[in-house]
Amino acid sequence: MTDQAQRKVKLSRERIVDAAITLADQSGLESLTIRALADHLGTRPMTLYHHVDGKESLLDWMVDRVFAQMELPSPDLDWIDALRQRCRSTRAVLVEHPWSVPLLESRTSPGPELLRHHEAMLATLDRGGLPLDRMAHAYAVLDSYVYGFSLQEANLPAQGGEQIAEVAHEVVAAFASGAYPQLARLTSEHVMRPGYSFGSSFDVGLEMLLAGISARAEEEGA
Amino acid sequence: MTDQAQRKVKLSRERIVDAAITLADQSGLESLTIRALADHLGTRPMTLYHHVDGKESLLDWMVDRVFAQMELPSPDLDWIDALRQRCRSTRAVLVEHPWSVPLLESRTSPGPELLRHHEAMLATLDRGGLPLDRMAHAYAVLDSYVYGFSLQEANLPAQGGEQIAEVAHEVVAAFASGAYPQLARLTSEHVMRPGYSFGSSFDVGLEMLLAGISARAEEEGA
DNA sequence: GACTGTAGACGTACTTAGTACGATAATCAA
DNA sequence: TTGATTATCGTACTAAGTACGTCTACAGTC
Repeated sequence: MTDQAQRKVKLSRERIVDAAITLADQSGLESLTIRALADHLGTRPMTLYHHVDGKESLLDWMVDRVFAQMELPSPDLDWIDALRQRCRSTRAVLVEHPWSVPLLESRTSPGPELLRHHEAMLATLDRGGLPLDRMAHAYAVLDSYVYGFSLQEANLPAQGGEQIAEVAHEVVAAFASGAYPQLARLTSEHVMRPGYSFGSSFDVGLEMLLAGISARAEEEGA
Repeated sequence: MTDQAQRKVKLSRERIVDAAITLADQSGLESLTIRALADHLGTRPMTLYHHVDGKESLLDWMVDRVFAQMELPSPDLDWIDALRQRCRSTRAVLVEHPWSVPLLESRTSPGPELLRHHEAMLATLDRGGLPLDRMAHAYAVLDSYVYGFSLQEANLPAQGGEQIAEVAHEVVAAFASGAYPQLARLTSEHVMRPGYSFGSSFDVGLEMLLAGISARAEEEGA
């Protein structure tokens, strides 16, 4: 017992999924291989197959773990505020795990955490008094926006301001031809400016959607 | 010349990209392999490498071809109408090529068609009188929504009404436990109804965003 | 304390997929 | 014709997922 406890902490599905997420965060999904994962855990590839069904299943678990990190809409807030808070939290989590966004929707089997989120979101929309059809619309619309924004944000050339300026510089040079005047203008006069942040657009769109959703709820109530 | 024209139509990058898109549309990205593509074209794998740099580059070309299929915002329409038309067209094209959505943003090198789209969109927003920062917001917000919606729509279990009802049925049964009352209600009383279509939510959200964008433009003009 | 069953760990090897390399065939210019 | 350029393709290497069977360590029984 002592011997084994010293060397390795005992493998488990949870530990494997955690390690996989760490690896994906660090070096991207494409470098998450079963062999690399085994190395990282100090074990051999085939050992992992005793805890996880296969790589596809591992990806499912990883996605579910990401959902677990998002805040559920709080029942204590006004329903619109609760929606805003959960959407912001969702985006924040997705951007921290950029690899997860394309996976979110392509996984066929919904995990328990995903179901909890759906349920909580629907309950919040219900609190706002939305009938079923508007509930469905509102949820589809909000999630589309949050996923889409995160998808774009997660794939920006670089997070650090330096590299982004570098890339932008190339783009500007390439556009000096004059074929893309608007792009050139936007890049040089806006994107390359010190304070620029793509993420700042998130709230803008979110408020538009929330305004639309609450306006429709009031119509209903009237 | 006659001999060769009979047997095979002469390989070209264009033909290869077209075939790749056809294959991906039919059986999904994961079954698009270099070997399968070569078979489909009646040639050998390595032949393709004389027209395409490698698989990654092939994916880039495929994405650019998808962009080429989308309508640009028409300069003849009112700017808001032009935005609406181009967003609808974008969604329609993306849903026809479900494999493309996760790729759109992950491709690092923007193709010529993508640049044309960006340029045309920015020009349209400029027509609306938006200053640079609002232009950037508006574009980011619209594209996020369109991509996100398409991402969700492209990954629905099935397009045909039959299979969707089948899946929904399982879900309802699984939720009979009572752990997910809202989900159960939404599924059984709304999603499973005959006329239901996820896609119908698209215009709802799009109008919210367009309303928000044009309202902000008017503020500016005032 | 020896015996045995079970679960976890792992070595080996098969399969699929991308693609480097070099040889061969086809096209075209001079 | 001839040389050069271009296209085609056969072979083989590498990376990655994973099936199969073995081995080890510990649990519980006699």
